[in-house]
Amino acid sequence: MPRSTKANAVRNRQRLFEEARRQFAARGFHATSIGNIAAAVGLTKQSLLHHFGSKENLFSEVLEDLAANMADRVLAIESQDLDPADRLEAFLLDTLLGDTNEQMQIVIRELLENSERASGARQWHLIDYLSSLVSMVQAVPGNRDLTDSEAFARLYFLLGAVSYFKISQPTLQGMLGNEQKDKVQLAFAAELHQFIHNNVIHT
Amino acid sequence: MPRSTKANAVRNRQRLFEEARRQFAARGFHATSIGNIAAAVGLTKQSLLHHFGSKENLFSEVLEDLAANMADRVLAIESQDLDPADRLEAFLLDTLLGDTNEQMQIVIRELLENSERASGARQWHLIDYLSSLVSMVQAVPGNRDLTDSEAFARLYFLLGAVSYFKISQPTLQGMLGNEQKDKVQLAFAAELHQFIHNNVIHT
DNA sequence: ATATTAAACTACCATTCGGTAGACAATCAA
DNA sequence: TTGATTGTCTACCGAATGGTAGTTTAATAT
Repeated sequence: MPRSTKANAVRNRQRLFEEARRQFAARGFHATSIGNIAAAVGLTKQSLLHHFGSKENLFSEVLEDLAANMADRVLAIESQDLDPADRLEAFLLDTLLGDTNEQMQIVIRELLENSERASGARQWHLIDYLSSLVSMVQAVPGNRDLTDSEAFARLYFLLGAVSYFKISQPTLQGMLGNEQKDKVQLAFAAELHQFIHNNVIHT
Repeated sequence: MPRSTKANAVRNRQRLFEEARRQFAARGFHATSIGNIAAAVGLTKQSLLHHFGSKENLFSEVLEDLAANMADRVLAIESQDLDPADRLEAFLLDTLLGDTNEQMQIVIRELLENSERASGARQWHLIDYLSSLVSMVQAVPGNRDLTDSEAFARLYFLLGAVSYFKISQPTLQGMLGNEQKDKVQLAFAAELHQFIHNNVIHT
C-alpha cells in the first residue's frame, strides 16, 4: 500500500479542495472542520494541512476559485451574440439554473459575515463582478437613462431575487414537494423574463 | 454584593435572550458560544444554562420569538386600511427599512442550514407566514388571474430581493460608502414600487 | 547509488466548547 | 423562624478543534 505517489498527490489536493468547497458552502466556515474534510476523501487532517497550510488558507483558496468562476460565467455570457436584454436574462437564468449552488451559498454566507468581522479584501473581488453586471443592465435599451445608483439597484433587485430563490430550493422542496417546487421555479423564471423585458423598447 | 435577586432574574434572562439573538444573527449557531453570550451581559455560562437549559433550547426560543414577531408585523400591516397593492408595498418597505436585521439574518441562515440538516419543524413556522403573504399578493387587482404557483413565485421574487438587499447593507456600505448606499436604497425602494404597481389596473 | 524533496502518517498539545455537579446566598412560604 | 426554592457562582469533564513535531515511504535529481 503506497503512502505517497506523485501521481495521486495533485489529485488528492483537488479532491480535498472540492470537498472543502462543498462543506464550507453547506455548513459555513466555523462549522466545518478540516478533519472532516480530510476524512471525507480518505485522508488525514495533517495531509490536508500539508497541502494548504491552514484552514484559513484553504478557505481563501476556495473564495478565489469562486470569484474566478463567477467572472468566467459573466465572460461566457458576454461573449455570446445576444440582445442586451436577452444577455442579462441569460446570465440570470444561468445563475438560477446552473451549477452555482455552492457559490451562492458561500457568497451569502460571506455577506452575512460582513456584519461582524471586517472581512478585509474579500469584498473587492465582488465589486468588479458587480460592476460588469451593472454595465450589462445599463446596456439594455430601456435602461439607458438610469443613473448608476438606479442601475445598481435594479441589478441588485434581480440578483437578490435569484440568489435568495436559489438557496431556498431545499426548503421549498421540503415545504411544497417536488412538483409544486418545479412549477414555482417555472413561474419564477417567467417573472424574471417579464421584469427584464418590461421596459425594453424593441427596435 | 448580592449574587441573586428575584427582581434582576427576569431582567437577566431577557438580557441573555437579546444578546443571544444578536450573536446568533451575526455569527450563526455554531460560531456562537453560550459562554460569550453570558459574558457579554456580565454573567457566566452556567447562569445562562440555568435559564435556558441548553444552547439548542435557547436557539429554539429565539426562533419562536422571531416567528411571532414576523407574524405580528404582517398582522399590523393587514390591519391598516390600504389598497392591496399599497399594503403589499407597505409590508415590503417595513421589511426593508424596519428593524428586521437580525430576523432576516437568522432566516437566511436557516435557509442555508436546510441544505444539510433536516431542521425538523422549524420550516413549518415559515409556511404560515408565506401563505398569508401569498394571499396579500393575490389580493392585488392585477394579480387575480395568477395561479398559486405564480403568486408564490412573485412573492418570493419580492421577498428575496428585499431580504438579500437587507443583509447586504454592511457590504454595500463598505463598497460604496454611505451616501451612495443611501442613493441605491432609494432607487431600490422605487424599483419595488414600480414592480408592485406595474400590472395594477387602477379602479 | 545517493541525497533531497514531497506526501502521507502517528502522536501529541493547548484551547474551546457544551454540559454536569455541587456550594452558597437570597428570597419566599410555612 | 425555618425550610424550600431560585439564581448565581466555582470547579470540573469529555469531546472536538486547529495546529505542531517528528517519522516513514515514495519519487526525483545529481
